[in-house]
Amino acid sequence: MLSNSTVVSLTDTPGVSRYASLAAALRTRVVSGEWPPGTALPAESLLSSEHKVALGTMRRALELLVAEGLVERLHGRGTFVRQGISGASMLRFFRFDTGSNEVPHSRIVSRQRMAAPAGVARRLGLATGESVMRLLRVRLLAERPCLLEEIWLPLDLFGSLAEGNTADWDDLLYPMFARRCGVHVHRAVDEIGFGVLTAAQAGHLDLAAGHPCVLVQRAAHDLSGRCVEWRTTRGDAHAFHYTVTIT
Amino acid sequence: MLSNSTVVSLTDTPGVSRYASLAAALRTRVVSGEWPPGTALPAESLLSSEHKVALGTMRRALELLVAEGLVERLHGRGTFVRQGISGASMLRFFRFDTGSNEVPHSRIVSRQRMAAPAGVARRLGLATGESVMRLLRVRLLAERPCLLEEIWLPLDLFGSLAEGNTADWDDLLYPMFARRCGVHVHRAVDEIGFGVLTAAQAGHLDLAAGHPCVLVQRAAHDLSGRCVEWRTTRGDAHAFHYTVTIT
DNA sequence: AAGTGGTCTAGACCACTCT
DNA sequence: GAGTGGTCTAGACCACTTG
Repeated sequence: MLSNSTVVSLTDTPGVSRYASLAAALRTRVVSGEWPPGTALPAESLLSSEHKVALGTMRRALELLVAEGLVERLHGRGTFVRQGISGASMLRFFRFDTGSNEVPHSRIVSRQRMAAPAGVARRLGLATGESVMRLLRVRLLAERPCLLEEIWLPLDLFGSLAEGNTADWDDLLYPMFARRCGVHVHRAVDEIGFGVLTAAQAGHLDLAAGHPCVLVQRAAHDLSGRCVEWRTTRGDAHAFHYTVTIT
Repeated sequence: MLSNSTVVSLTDTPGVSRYASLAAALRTRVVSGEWPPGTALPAESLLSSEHKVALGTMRRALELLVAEGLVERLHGRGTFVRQGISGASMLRFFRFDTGSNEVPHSRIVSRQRMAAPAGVARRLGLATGESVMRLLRVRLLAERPCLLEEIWLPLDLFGSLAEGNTADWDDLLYPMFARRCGVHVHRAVDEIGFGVLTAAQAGHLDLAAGHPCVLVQRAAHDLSGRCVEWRTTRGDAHAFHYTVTIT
């Protein structure tokens, strides 16, 4: 019998399954932009032959990327890098009695360019003093204000939004970020807490100063994991509701 | 060539994959109690030969049950029906500044046997007027009350808890439910909202009447999907916090 | 009809756990 | 060492989408 009757790839890592290594390799190529969001990866049969693994092993790797939310597979069509989060997701924390599931209208109250305060810089992974854009935004359902948002964006990514009329902006920011700035929001972490409105905040929401509110602090990240947005959303605490299932 | 070179099981259902059918069959047997919580299922090799399918197909079926949280697989040990939820899960909605992650102490304030009010009967899937047990319970961290709970239990399942000293009860109810009543809480749906404490409620929590609170309304279900507990938990809104990640 | 992902098979071998 | 689940292979065939 030959000394190498079973040939093992030279790059096999002990303790790590082959499909996990393959997934990591593909993940790197996706994040690097080799296949931009919305485009298709090569067919699994191609990928498996290129990497000299069985088809089932490559499928295993792709399933990992699907579970991560990095790609999605469509029967008969292909494997696609996922587009960013669509939006309107803030509303899943609130129930405003306004009938349907319409997307709330957006009104940009103010737009400022400034040096990043320490807290904001830390959240966005910038050095203190780097340029950021601060947006104040009210969201309305049936003409009534329901949410107040303070949004911080790093200017190096969103410079193109610093000019022009904010009245022309879309109601949903994330699709606009993708279209106008090439920034795809892929993951967001929402931290929910409770607070009380200041007089200024309350004024934007047609509520009284000191009114109880729910705070949602969001860090939004792109494919590479960079934090591309830091946002604080406030809404009437009485409108708050959220459902969690545990097993 | 013979007319039936490829033999297909007579019970194959069109439009449903074989592994999905197998999973459904196994799910039924688990829910029926054939393999009680904590016990092991037959080995995958046994199951696959018994059902006359390839091992990989049976593994696919078992993976579905794992994803549902019905069973868990331990490398080298076997496939086990999951025990119920352990408990202390209410605390993931609150952050009380009391250092560590200790389990809060439990104090049963009152225990009543009564006919189910309409709302409770509906949630528990009972007819109005069936017997239930109502518990009022305070949970304490470092001797300080932090959560107030109103708990409704169907008496047909929990009759054994109607007698005896509640001071002897465990701090965690669900393991006690399993041990003393054979009821395993397998899934719970928590609905979070905002409210204000009544004077009576506030008294139990060392807070003032009218203090803002977070309400968690929980429906807890056993393996078969029956609702075995309806609970409303109240805690200081200022201690509320929760994190959600979306992709 | 060609190309994609989805299902299924029948093996081999590896890694872990328990006695 | 025996028994369990985990990985991997090399195929076959099916179901879906698009030109």
